[in-house]
Amino acid sequence: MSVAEPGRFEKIKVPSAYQMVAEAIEREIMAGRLRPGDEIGTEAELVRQFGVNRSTVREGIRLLEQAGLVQREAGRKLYVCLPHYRKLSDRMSRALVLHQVTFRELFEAAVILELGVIESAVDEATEEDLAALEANQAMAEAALDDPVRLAGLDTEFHALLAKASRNRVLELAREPAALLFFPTSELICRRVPQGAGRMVAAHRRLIDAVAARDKEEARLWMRRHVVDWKRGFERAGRDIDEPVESIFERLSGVRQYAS
Amino acid sequence: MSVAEPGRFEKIKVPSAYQMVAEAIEREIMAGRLRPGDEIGTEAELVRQFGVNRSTVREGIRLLEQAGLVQREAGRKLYVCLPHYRKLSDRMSRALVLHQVTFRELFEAAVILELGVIESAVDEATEEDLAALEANQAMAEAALDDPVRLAGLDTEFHALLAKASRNRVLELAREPAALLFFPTSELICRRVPQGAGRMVAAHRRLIDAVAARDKEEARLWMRRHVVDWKRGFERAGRDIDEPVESIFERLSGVRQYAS
DNA sequence: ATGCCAACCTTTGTCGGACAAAGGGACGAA
DNA sequence: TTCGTCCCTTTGTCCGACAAAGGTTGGCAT
Repeated sequence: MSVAEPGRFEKIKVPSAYQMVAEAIEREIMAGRLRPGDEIGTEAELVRQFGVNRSTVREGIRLLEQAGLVQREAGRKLYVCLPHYRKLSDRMSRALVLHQVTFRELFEAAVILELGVIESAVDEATEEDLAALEANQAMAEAALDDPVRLAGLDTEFHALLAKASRNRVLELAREPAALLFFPTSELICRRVPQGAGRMVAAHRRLIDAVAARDKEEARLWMRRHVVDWKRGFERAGRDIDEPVESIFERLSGVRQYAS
Repeated sequence: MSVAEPGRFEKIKVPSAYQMVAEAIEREIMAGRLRPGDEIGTEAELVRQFGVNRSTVREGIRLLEQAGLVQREAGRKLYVCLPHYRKLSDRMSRALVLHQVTFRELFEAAVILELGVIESAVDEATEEDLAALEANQAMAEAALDDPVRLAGLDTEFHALLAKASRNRVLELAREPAALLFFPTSELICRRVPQGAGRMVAAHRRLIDAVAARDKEEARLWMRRHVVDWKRGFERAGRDIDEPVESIFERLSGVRQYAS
């Protein structure tokens, strides 16, 4: 059988009933006729409307559930919801791991994305954003000898910056890489003595630069901060060209708390 | 009922059987014990192993199917597969639409992401990449008066560039925005007389710059190219601060061909 | 009348079984 | 060898059923 025969015709696909159920509901949502927060009917109701069996309806609902388009209130009513970034980013991160991307790819993408973020953040950050960053910084300074907590705070720091950029496209674009990238600072803080101090110092400069609306200073320190990660990573004895799978075991543990 | 009571304990959640089935299989995949291409057993086999009903197994499989972790060969055997970027990006794009991101967010993210892409592409592009870009360019030059086709080729052009960057993290990060951003060039080509010509001309310069490994030139023309989109968009009478939902109706049509 | 409790009803999650359709393999005929 | 046919397996769908948990309602005590 030819897997990808370059022929005249596209491969024909017959959608099954449960897929059509899911697609029908999805269309309603995407077209705005079902809005986030609206209830979708009970299963019995959907059975009546679609004229298929409940099992079929349920399989369709599972697709939407995994897509993050619908949610159940504690085993109860089914209603439409906005797919949450975190869940989507999670999936993306997993895909990156499965595709065996290297830390080098992660690093180079982080340089680009975080520089973009900081630039927007300098323009757009509000007082609330700065307050949140300061709170994060205070906690980090109090946790200099706790690599696990520090890595979590580092991840959060950059997520807060992304939020401060007021650009949700950028925020979403950076998140999958960030979920794999920043948690590795745990490793660095653990293995490189001055790692934690350098990290917190860089964060301090970044907050100050954002507060002062100084774009050049912000770019400078963000670049230093990310490049510092690379040096720390190598000094911790890791090869930047290795795939990220190894880190993932711990991440999956972390993720369980988050979900 | 307190929806988000800030208490001592996390909300307890009892995973249902079908979720546990999905998670069990997902763990096998993420841990590498099931590799892409491997077959998962038949439903009957999973029923035996998990000790649950077939309906339950099937609902679990639907979750994995939607996550892109497993696939069915034309209604037949179930096997593990690498989640395809396109499908994930699709979901992300949908989420962006539902969150009503604006064209401005899209535009600003595109500047950052495409500049990052072109920079890596200049360093990393192979002869094959350049050949693919040239082929795209040839088709575009032959379709100057076909906005729909031209928009598709524009989208593909930038996807090829992203591939040429040899950075899959970056490639994945830019795709969701790209799927919403570049198809709008159809609108521009249709409403702005010189739009198509300027687009193709910019692509020409970009290919040449990549071939010449001239990073400055490449950055220059990419910036012009994206800023040109903005001018065209405004000249076509659209407001850059409007949310992207409107464009999505057509996109969902396009997407059906691609999937 | 008001507040509380118990008996209902509804809905989901799970189970068991059933059958048509389609893929795949074995087997025999040309 | 090649081809068609029959049979087995597997999936997609359907039907019916039941326990558990949330919600509702009506009655009862105050």
